[in-house]
Amino acid sequence: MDNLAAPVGINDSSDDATAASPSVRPDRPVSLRDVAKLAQVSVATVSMVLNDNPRISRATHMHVQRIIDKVGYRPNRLAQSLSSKYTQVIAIIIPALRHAFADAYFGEVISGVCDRAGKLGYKVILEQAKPDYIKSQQHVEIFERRYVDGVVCMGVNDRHHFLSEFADRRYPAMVVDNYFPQWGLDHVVCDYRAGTEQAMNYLLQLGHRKIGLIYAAPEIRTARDKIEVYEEKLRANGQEPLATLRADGKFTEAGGAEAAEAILARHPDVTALFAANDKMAIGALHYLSRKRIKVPEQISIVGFDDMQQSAFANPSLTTVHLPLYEVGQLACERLVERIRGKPDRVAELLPTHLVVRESTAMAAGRVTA
Amino acid sequence: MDNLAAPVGINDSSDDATAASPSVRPDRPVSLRDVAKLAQVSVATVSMVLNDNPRISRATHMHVQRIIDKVGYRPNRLAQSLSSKYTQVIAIIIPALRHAFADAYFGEVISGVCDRAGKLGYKVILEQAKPDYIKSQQHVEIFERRYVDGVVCMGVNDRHHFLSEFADRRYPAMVVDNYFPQWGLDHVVCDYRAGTEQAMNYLLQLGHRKIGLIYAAPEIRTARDKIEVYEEKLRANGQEPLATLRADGKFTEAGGAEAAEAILARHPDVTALFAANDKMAIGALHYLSRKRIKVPEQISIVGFDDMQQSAFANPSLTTVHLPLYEVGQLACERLVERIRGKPDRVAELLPTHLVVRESTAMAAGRVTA
DNA sequence: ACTGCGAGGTAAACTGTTTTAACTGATTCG
DNA sequence: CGAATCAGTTAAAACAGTTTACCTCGCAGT
Repeated sequence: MDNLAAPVGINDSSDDATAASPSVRPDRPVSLRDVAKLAQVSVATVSMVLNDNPRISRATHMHVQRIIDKVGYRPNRLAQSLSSKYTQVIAIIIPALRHAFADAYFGEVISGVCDRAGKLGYKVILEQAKPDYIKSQQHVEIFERRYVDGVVCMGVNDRHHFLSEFADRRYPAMVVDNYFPQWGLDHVVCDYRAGTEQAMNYLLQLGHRKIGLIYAAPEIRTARDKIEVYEEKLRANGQEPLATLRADGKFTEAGGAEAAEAILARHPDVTALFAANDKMAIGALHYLSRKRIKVPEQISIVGFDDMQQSAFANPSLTTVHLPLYEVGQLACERLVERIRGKPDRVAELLPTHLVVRESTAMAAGRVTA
Repeated sequence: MDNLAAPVGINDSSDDATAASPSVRPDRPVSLRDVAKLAQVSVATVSMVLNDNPRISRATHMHVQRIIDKVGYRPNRLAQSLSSKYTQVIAIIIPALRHAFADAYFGEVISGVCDRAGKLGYKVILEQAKPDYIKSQQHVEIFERRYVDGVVCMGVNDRHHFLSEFADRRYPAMVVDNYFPQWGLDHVVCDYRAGTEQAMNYLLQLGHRKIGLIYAAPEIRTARDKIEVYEEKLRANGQEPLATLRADGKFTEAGGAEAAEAILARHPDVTALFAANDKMAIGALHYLSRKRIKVPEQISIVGFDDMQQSAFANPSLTTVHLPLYEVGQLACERLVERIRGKPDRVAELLPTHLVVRESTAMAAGRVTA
């Protein structure tokens, strides 16, 4: 057997009678120094072998590598990061919504980020940006204290003023599904304008003219985009986008139900409702079904996001599909590029598409224009 | 050589004259050594101030603290961890289900873990245990390379053999919502047996006897618990738990729909369906509604988990509430205790309760027993 | 005056890497 | 034949903290 297997004879002096008893020594993990000693080379050589430095000869490389494999050496990443200045970790910053991760929307994006990060050799830490997290400047602290090399910011809105601190590009940051013209932050977003157009065009095509809007979170730039395009589309079809035709659904099922109720109370003659996300659409669906209003026969509903469960709503939901997983992947990829020195600004726009299901039909008592 | 923006140049004139080193350093962040120099004490002293070591006098402590605040010093965590042996990071390991984080179930638990971890001063990294992640022993590597001090394992089943490597308790690990008698791993779980009893008792009380079961993932111990209790309850009420009365719904909406179809095809006379999670229950609901079978008039449905959207299903779903957020919190807390040296085995059981909504009613053509 | 002691502080060793400048031989060139 | 080049390796200096063993007072006890 290999009596070399006692890798960490911490002092050479220690080789008493027991030649190779791997479990006798104080169980300190094997270090670069131990490997160097065993391989009879310097620590610098071992380090270079590890990093595939071409200055090391083929022969030495193989010799050292064999020892490394034999003793199962694993470089201590803390030490590596300490001297290399790179932590190989990125953070995902999520706002402090109660139970944030339970949201399928964030889940998709996170999945994308994690998958890509793993492939690029990065670990991902999760940060919830509660008010006192921001107040204590944690989002900067994770950089200063070398927790991370970069951050992906999700679910942020105009009131999240802390983002301005990333405007100077001193710390790599990537915003997902929102953008900030005033600070010029790097971002990766779905094409919400195009998505809204797809939904509205479809409804208009079906003959709907009186279309209610269940919006939410106008403090999010991309959410405002939806509202704006909705208005543009109505106007282009000779309809005034009345304020009474819309209500805030707060991105929740309950909010969506209330918004539907409010809109219908003011305009019993709407033939379609467009919700800015699927959760609200499902809430609206729920409300209508209680009121025995038939969807889509009496009212059509279109959602936004294409969550998994939307296909199983009752009736299944027509909605705009968002490539959230891909957004996550791309955000991560671009972030890592920036960390590695690429200076370009990032402003990616990913395409959406309409998914037609059962919640939409021709406008009642009308023919297609 | 740029003498602009020397790290400590931020401070006011007074110190500059005295101790501010003439050494014009580049824009390196301020280190313990810089603080020591400015405060005219040794680095050891500053370190001890940082760690509230009682050997430091009140006066010195305050003096040093002032300098620290003034220059905005932030200890480098990599260096701290390197010498202290603790990384203050834990990992959440999630199986490789496609788009895992998009699942509200995991989301809830993750939320709980993150919140508690933050309070305890720990960061959380996210790891997806894909097959090659396990094959390359990444789950051990994150310990050996000092990425983390401990792990929380979620969504694991009997086939996840890698868990056996945590059986020796060399590395702190906590299993969530599953348990492994063979390896005696620490775990925090919901009381699935009691939860199932609550659901079954309720159905039986409503007069149901022919109850179909939409189960899933029998390779998960806690999922088998549900099946077992279902059988026990039927038997206790004089019913043979026929194999044809149940079908695997794979924890998905689509699977739930198919399972409902299969059970009804074999037993058109079932009066209730019990689904092992809400997603499958919603899938079943969807199937029944397509078939124009009225819920709860003709068939009652009970779910499990109490996901947010279950309240907005159509009809809203009677289900067993699981304290997933609390499970996450507790798992994190116990894990940190173990990291900090508490040797006790952990085996926590958290209570569930039934949430009655609209998807259940008295069994058709029967009176309560 | 002399020892003993403890409080408060410091120098130096230590954590485990990367990196740089310097050092060998051996080969090639003038 | 001596100098220049070069490939391969090494010692030592970072990196930024923690920890330990030792030092230096001031003061109480004898």
